[in-house]
Amino acid sequence: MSQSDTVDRILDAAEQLFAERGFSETSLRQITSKAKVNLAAVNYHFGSKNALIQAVFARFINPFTRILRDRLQGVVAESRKVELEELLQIVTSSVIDIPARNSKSLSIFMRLLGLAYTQSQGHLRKYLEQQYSTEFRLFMRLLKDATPELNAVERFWRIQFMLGATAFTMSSSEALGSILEKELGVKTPVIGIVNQLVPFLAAGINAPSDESRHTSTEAASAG
Amino acid sequence: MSQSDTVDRILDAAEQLFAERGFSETSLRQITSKAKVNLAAVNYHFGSKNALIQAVFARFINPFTRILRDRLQGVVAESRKVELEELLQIVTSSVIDIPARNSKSLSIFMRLLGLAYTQSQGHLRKYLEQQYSTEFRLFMRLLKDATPELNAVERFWRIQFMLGATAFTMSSSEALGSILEKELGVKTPVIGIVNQLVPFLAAGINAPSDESRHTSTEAASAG
DNA sequence: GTATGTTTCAAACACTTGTTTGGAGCGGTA
DNA sequence: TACCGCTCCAAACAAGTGTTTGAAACATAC
Repeated sequence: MSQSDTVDRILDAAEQLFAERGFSETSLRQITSKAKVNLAAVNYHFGSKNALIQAVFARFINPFTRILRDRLQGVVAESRKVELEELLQIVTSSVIDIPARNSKSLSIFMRLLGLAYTQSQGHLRKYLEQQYSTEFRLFMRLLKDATPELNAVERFWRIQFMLGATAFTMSSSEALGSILEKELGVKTPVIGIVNQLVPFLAAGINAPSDESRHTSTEAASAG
Repeated sequence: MSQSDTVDRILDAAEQLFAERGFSETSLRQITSKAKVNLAAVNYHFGSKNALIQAVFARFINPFTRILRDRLQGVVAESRKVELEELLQIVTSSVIDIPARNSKSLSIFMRLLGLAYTQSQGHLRKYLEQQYSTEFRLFMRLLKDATPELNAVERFWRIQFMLGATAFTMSSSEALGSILEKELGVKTPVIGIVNQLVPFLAAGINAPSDESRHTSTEAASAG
């Protein structure tokens, strides 16, 4: 118990500092002093800084992927066509339903996910890919079924655009939120951002491509 | 001339390394050794590493903003309504029309822009904001006119989604492009990515919001 | 009690970081 | 020739990095 106490304190401090400054900008001394543990504790319990980064991710990605996998397999079991918006809703609701450790959990999760993509960090990308390839492939399969009118190249790029909009927004959601609040006096909770994101992404992915606009004019709607 | 030779060599090496690994992950020793100049040259000519980062940006953002400002003011002078897609086309064409120093200029430009947003780097964000606030405001005004059906909050977030999709995709366009080539055997030049991006963004920004879907059913199309 | 395995801790390690220093080399001016 | 401003360069600087060490403290078992 005293071990897991130290371990958890390190993980708590690390995930918070990583979310604030990024990985390479956060030193082990900053982490251990925030966690009020000895410097050597990180290497003792985790082995290395990189392993700590991965452990921080594993702690909240594991619950997420469990939820996501269950729900995706759920709709697969129903063997009916899954619309794009429903698919996106499944992903976002899975994020939202992650058991929260505290009030900031959600935004920290989002921010770290964004950093994972942008700051990468080779070792982390590899770790995430091989760790969660099953869920990723399943999602991709459903996404392909939900967008039959896209050819493979278009779909590839639009997925990247989607990931980009999500990762980027979430990686700076806190900063952006405070800008918005200062500018317009409105506060948007993380869930609110997500709810704005889904229709944007759905419309973008279903957008008519340059060629299809010549052949069809009515397929512009998302529904 | 011998001065600007050293200065340019540093800028060339720096922008390339920054684009490859990011700012804090690139050391001055890596830069100066690639540029084949003395380590102290950076601090002598630029003052500090942060100043070097800003100089790298200034070198290609200045031409870009000149082009963009001219074209935006051009459509303003015509005093007609500017559609969203035209506005996006102006921005992307301005990027493409930046005088290129070499074949990689465009992707390096994109990648650095992406890093500027995601790795930020406070000092750089401040620098860019105060340096190019005029063009940014002008673009925002036109964007507002082009999307009268959006309320301020929606518009704010959709702009972030747009920036995110762009910055993220472009910041890893090279890596993504090689993945696509390996997977599907298709090569997408940077211009091709941009052309895919515009309809995606336009559709996303013009997407029906959650509330408008209750009150209206025909406004779903992007046109 | 002693022995055992685990966890903590201060200190040091080897290394990299951005920046500064003081002298050298250069071209031009008086 | 002497002086000047500019540029270069090897070397050092102070501070920070992740990691390792070896002894201390602790808990648990015998």
